[in-house]
Parts: sequence; C-alpha cells; structure tokens
Amino acid sequence: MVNVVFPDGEEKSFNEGVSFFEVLKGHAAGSSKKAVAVKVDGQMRDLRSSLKDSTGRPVKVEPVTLDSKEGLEVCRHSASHVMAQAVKALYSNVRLAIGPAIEDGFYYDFDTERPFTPEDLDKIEAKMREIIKADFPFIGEVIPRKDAVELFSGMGEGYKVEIINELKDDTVSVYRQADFTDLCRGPHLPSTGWIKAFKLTGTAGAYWRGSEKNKMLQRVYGTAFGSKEALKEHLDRIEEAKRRDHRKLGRELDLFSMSESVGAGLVLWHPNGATVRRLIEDFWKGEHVKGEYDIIYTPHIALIDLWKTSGHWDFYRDNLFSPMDVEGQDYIVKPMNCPFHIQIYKSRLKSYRDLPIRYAELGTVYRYERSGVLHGLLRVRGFTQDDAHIFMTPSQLEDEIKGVLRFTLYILKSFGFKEFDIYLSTRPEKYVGSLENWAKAEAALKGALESQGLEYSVDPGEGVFYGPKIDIKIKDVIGRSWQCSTIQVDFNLPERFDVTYRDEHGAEARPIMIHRALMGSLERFFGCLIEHYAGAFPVWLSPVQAIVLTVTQRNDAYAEGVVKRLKAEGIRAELDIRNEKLGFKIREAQLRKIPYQLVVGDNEEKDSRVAPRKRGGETLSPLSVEDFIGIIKEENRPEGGEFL
RNA sequence: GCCGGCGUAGCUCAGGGGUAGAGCAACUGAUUCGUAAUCAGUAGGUCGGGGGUUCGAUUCCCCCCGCCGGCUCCA
Repeated sequence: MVNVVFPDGEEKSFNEGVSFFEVLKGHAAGSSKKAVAVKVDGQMRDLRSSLKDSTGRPVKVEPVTLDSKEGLEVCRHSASHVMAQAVKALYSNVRLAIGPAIEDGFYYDFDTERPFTPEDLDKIEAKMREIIKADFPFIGEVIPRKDAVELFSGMGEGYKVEIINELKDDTVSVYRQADFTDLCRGPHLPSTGWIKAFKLTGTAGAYWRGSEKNKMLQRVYGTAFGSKEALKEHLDRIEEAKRRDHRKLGRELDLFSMSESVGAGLVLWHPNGATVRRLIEDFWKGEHVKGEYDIIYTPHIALIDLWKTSGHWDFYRDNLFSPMDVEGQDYIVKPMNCPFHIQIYKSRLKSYRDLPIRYAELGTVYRYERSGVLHGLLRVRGFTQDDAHIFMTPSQLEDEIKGVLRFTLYILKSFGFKEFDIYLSTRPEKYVGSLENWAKAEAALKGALESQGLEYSVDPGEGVFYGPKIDIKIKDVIGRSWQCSTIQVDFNLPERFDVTYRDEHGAEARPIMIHRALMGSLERFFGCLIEHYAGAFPVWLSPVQAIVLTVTQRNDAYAEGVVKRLKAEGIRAELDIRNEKLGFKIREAQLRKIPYQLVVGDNEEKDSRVAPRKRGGETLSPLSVEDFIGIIKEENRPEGGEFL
C-alpha cells in the first residue's frame, strides 16, 4: 500500500501500481475528469502512469488541470505530437526536430523536402482532426539510452539521435501514439481525443537549434486550448491586437509613414504623429530639467576613431552603417550617443563636487538592422533615444540608481502604463571591470529594486559585457509586454576614454557611468503608445483635442469664434464647416478619435454654448465655451500625477 | 541576412497571355441638414523596379526593392 496525500491534506492509501486515474477518482480535490496530468511530489506525470512508493513517505499528488499553465502546456505539447504524427502520415521523407509548447501555443520543427504551403496547413489540420477523433492513447515508456539511439537511427531520425547523444541520463523516455513514436520527456494527455480545441496558426523557417549556421527547418505553429470557447477568446485577442496594430492606425490616423523611396526602416513623422512626439518631448524635457539633468545636443556623425575607442566598432560593427570618407578621414553616422556625452564631460576638469553629472539628450542614432528584422516603428534603422548618461563617484551609485528607477516608473506611468516586468541582468562570462565593482553594481541595482518593493526576475549572465543592467518591459492594456526602458551600469567607457575627476584629496579618480533610456526610443515608444491606446490618445497627447462641428452654414461664424477662443487657450482645436450632415461630420471625427466633438447649431449659438460629444459616444449637456475650457484643461495632463 | 507569403487607383481589395475593375476617399454640382455615411456626376493606374520568353506580358520565368509572418538580433 502507498499512502497518498492530496493538496487539501486528505490522506488515502492505494495499492502500489494503480494508475493516477484511480488515485484521483472519487477524490474531491482530484476531480479526475478535469485533470489532464498529475504532479507527484512536484514532478509532472501522466495520468496513465502508475503510483509507486519510492520514499516511504506519503506521496504528494496534485491534479493538473487545463486551468493551469502547466495543464495547458501538457495539452499543447500533446497537440504538437499529434501534428507531428499528421505530418509524418501525410509526407514522406520528413524528419522530426523539436516540438515544444510555447507561450500561447506550440510548434514543431520539421526537416522537409519542400516548405509547407498554406494548403499544406489545411491538410495537416484535417489529418490532426482524424487522429484526435481516433483517440489514440499516448503511451509513455522509459528505455535504455542505447536502445533509443538504435530506435531513432533506425527510423532515420537524425535530429533525435543528436538530442539523445547530448542527454546525460542512462535512460530516455519515449512516447507512442498509434504508429508514431517520439522522444519526449512528457507528460502527455491520456489520449489524442483529449485535445478539445486547436488551430494551426502559421508556418515559418527556423534554424535547427536557432543558429544560422545550421540547416533551416520548417516550423509549423499552432495553439490549443481546453475548450472551443477559450480558443475563440484567444483568436479574438489576436484580432484585437490586429485592430490596434500601430502600422494600421498610423496610416488611418495619418500619424507616420515609411516610404520605399526614402529607405526601409526610416520613419516619416506626419503632422499628427509629430504633434504627439512634440508633446512627449516637451514633457520629457521639462521633467528632466526638474530632475536635475542637463539637456545637451550632439552631432549626427563623428570620426570613426571615437567608436574605435569606445569599442563599439569592434563589438557592433555588423550593426553600424559603413564609414564615409571626408577629406581622407573616416566618419560614421552615430549608432550611440555616449561617446559625445563623454567628450562634453571631458571638456573641462571635473571635481567630485560636480558629481553626479547627468547629461540627457534626445539623440537620434542610426543602426544597420538586417532587412528581415524591421518591423513598423518597433524595429527601425533610424531612431531617437531618450538617452542620458550619469557620471558619478562609486559611492553615489546606489542613490543614483534608485533615483533613475523611480524616475523611469514615474515617466512610464504618465503614459498610462501601470504594470511592468522588471529584469535584472547580471555578469556574463565575458566582461570587463573588476569583480568587486560588478558585485557592487549588482548589489546597487538589486538594492534599488528592493527598496521600492518592486518584483523582478534575475537573468543570470545576461548583462552587457561592460556592466549589469535593469530592463523594464511595459505591459499594455491588453497584457502584451514591450521592452523599452533600460538602465545600465558601465565600468568600461570611463576606462576606455580615460574619464576622470578629482576626489576630495585632489587625486585622480575614475567615475562610474550609468546609461539609461526610459522610453527606449521615441519611435518604439510611440508605436507602443498607439497600440496601448488603440489610437485614442488621452487629451494631453491627442493631436487634435476638440473639433467644432456646425449643423448648418448659418453657424459658421459662431463656430469660428469658438475655435478661436479654444486656440487662444492653447487647446488644439479644429473646425469642420464643410457642407455635410452632422452625422457625417461626427462619424469622421469619431474615426479620427478626436476626444471632444463640439456640436454647434442654432440652439447653441443662441445661448453662446457648445454641445460636447465625447469620443466614446457619450454626449454632455450644452455648456458655455468657458466651462468646456475648464473641463478640457482639467483633463489635459499626464496620468502619472506629480513626481515627488 | 535566411525560410515562406505578398506588392493592381490615396485606402481596402477583385481580375488575369490580347495593354484593367469595385467600394471608400478626391474633385464638381445639387442639398442647409441635430449626434457614426445625402444624392448625382467627373477624374484618377508605365498593375513595385529591371531584364527575359512571346506576334503580344500587368498575367509566365529570372534578378532587385519593399511589405507581412517567422528564425536570428535588439532601443
């Protein structure tokens, strides 16, 4: 007999060797119908597998359901096996690579004779349905490693053999469903019929093990859910994301464009987009001045030597635009702002009394990004960083980081971002600077995060070679996260450029630098903002805040006066006196996502009023222009409140 | 850069070896209207660029550019 303890604390005994179906059956917490797998002493196992007593202690058994991330993963992983089975059944000479569950679905990589077409996808999907309908059991089996090598070699599955050869254990586990066998850690659903809702979502080329040096395989993406409803919800979310796509909204709202004639990855900011950018920049500058930063400007090109000194030429050459010859000297377009800021620092001798020094610049940089990676505003070749470099004594490091972190979150909150994923990246294998400094810097970053009670995850070894960093990903209203902010400690550049200050004893000392960007780049940030707000910018950022709509041409003169009055208050107002019906004008203003539509007809004119209609469709009762000005001014501010 | 898909009017898209079509937008005219589309008419395209096959190419083939979905990379 084996004693089993359930999550609710209940204990029960079973004969050794019974399946977990039996174990969960009849137990309240078990709800054996809903469980797709079990966790046995914390280890994921198949329901089909049997109960064993290995420790003598009661065995902890938890059901894993589709409501949990782990349960969904089991389901998706099983779906990927079904897909592999379908592909093997449909096409000859296909070899299997890997097929894991991922963020919101699964994929499987295949080595095929020809790439898959969209029609293939339909065929594979149909075959999968057959397999699911046939309800083949997933049978797991543990076999000696050499048997596995033999088995998969015999099947011509070279990739599987490669994987097995890298495994350390003496045994490996394989799963079979019908005539299909795959190397797999499991667990799986009890049988293929348990897959309730799935869809193949796309194909793509993907390198074996993610390296360009390896063969390109055919990847098929799909997703699976516990119910048709959940799948539909997921597909709806994708639709919603499409509706918010900044490339689509950018065109519809006339915010920006890119032109083949200008070049890929280069952004043209139209008047509407430029207005939003100007407002962001004005806000940014104002807050930086308040935050005791010095705002500076630096050139767009410089002698290449600057980048050789900084190390960027060696490290990032593949991402830099080629040098241009000017009177026998090589210049490059700047990919980063830091060397300039350092030159400004170095233009005069600095004392410890001067530190910290904070130089901030909206610096436009150019990086050569390979054509395949460009993506709307989110990945471009020319972009403006909201950059700053802080020079400080080692003892100031912790306070500075705290300050930067607080400042960052404040700025992000001002744009309506309320949730963040924060990552602390620590020392990589290849690094510069002393271990002591690294330890200090990592401790300072950690201390700053913890002093503000922020949750974060550590990415060990993911720091840049010159120092550890904090990356902040913002979460938008539909839960997607975007990498924007980064705070990096740098021991390298002060060294390379021989940056110094005089300490309190008059001795030469080396400052530490922090690089930081809050929004990252204005282009990317703008792209995120568009999607975050679905193009409906809050009043303070709207290119047009209010539009006055006349009912008939009798009201034109009055309407013009209203617009003039609003403009005099600094409100971005427009006038629509076109000879169109009111409904038509409202529709257009609505599609332009203008926050306030002010209807002006004979009634309003008679009482010197306006009838506001909000972007959402809500209408306010008519009020005087002055009262409306009061309302809009109240709304005309960032969301983050005051920074204290 | 690599794999796959795509590129036709300002936008969304149809068509297809015999030199192109719709809706919306634009323009003109009529209409003077109360909270998401008034009606009529007009104009608009070297069918992404270059080369080839062909009597003839926007359509078929090749190269290039750009876009989309991925791989990889990053602000």
